Amino acid sequence: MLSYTEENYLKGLLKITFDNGIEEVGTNELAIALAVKPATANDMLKKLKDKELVDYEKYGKITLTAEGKKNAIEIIRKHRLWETFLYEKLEFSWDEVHEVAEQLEHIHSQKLVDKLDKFLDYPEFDPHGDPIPNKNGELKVQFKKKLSDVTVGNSCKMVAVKDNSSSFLQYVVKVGLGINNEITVVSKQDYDALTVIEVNGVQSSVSQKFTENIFVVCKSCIVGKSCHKTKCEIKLSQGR
Amino acid sequence: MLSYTEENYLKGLLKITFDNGIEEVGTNELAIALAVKPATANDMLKKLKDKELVDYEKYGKITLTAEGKKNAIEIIRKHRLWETFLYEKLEFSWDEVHEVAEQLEHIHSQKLVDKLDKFLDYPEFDPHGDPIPNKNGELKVQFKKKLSDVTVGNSCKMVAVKDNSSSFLQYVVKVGLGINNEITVVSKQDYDALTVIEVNGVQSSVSQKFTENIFVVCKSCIVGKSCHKTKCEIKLSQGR
DNA sequence: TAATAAAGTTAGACATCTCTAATAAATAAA
DNA sequence: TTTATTTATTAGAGATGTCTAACTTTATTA
Repeated sequence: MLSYTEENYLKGLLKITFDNGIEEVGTNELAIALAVKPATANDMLKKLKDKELVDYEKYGKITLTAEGKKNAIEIIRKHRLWETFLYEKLEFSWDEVHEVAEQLEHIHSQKLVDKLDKFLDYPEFDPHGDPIPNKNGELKVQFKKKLSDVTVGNSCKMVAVKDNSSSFLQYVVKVGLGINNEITVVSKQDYDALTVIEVNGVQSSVSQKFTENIFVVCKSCIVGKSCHKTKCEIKLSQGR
Repeated sequence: MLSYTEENYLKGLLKITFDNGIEEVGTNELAIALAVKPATANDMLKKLKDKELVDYEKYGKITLTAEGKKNAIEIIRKHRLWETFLYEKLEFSWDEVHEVAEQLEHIHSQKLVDKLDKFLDYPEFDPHGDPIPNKNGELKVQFKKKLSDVTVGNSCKMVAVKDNSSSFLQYVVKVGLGINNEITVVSKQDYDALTVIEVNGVQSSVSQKFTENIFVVCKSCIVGKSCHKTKCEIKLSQGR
């Protein structure tokens, strides 16, 4: 049985590989993601290596073993199912679900996860647009790109967010945005990438930091073709 | 913020006072309830005293302070709400809910508790017949006595169980019993209190250990009068 | 009331997870 | 390629919650 902390390390590792698109993770990178010191992460790494949950050599990069990845996916599955439950059944708002799901994801009961999944009618995406792994660990992969990669004059549909902090999500709501909303990029400053977007007829100015945390798709992306400036990415979305 | 372990000690203390009908608890008694050694309980007691959650002097008895009791009731509230959720919404069976609720009761989120309470339509009793404290910590007190105190020839209604172990609850189901079922005491051996009960026309022999773990009421008890051998107890039911 | 039993406490130890401070290796830059 | 910077590791320590073994106090009973 994995401890609360071990589970968080495995989840953190998988999140980073989702974000980076590559399997290899560094110690500092992991420490930052978990808000601990590198020394602490290093200690835990030794422990996870002993348990054969990660592959790792001194001064080398970290990768999850098959067993470690299986565990990490299960935690992400639980997290996203709970987020969906809180949002759909308990009427939590979009920006409140993450924090509570961080706790609920560590409840140990296979039966609970399966029953919850059934109760929610086997959802494929959570309230933030991220795919929910099914019982076998498989998830729907979605073509997507960052809003910051959409060129001026083009429109797209928001499908997910990268940042799940309450402050960011509240900002997103304030701009009138939500999952499945259409966004048009009206203009963009060359100097600082300050962007004017239009949502439901309302225009707002948003920073580059903002546009880099919104994931979107364009029609052409859905069939796998390139759209606008860069092709929509095919990698898995980040965990959370 | 209380730790997982601190919460369990407070809950354990309140459970014992519910069971015994008196506020004072001993170190050994508490240790047994929490499945730790007396030395361990003793260490924790010092900590809880420092935090002013219990009143306690060396070699003396332990009592919860108002603050300690408030916390303990909140944990029991969460436990029983989660049991109700698992039973009513996720279709867990009677004997499966306790173990998972032991974990869920430690999730910290006032909003979650309140929303869950609303989602379940403010239930007053959990699947085992125990009262669920409301948001203000108040709970419905129910007159009740042990099945072992019902004399031969009398009938009563099952309202709760004292033991929540899976093995006991499965046994209860096997005998055809459940909350609100009517039970008739057909006969009882003087020597070992082996009792024959009738439920829905089916007779079963059950031991004294069994009859001491079933709580019942008789009509006369509901209006506060004595029934059969002993008066139904007015104390709060045990936590779990 | 003196001996015995039960209940409660203390000291010392261990596992887990964390930290700071110092050190070592790998990478980037001049 | 030598220096500087970033990244990673080790050593030592603290907090939490647990244990065993030895001891003390309180309660029981003969």
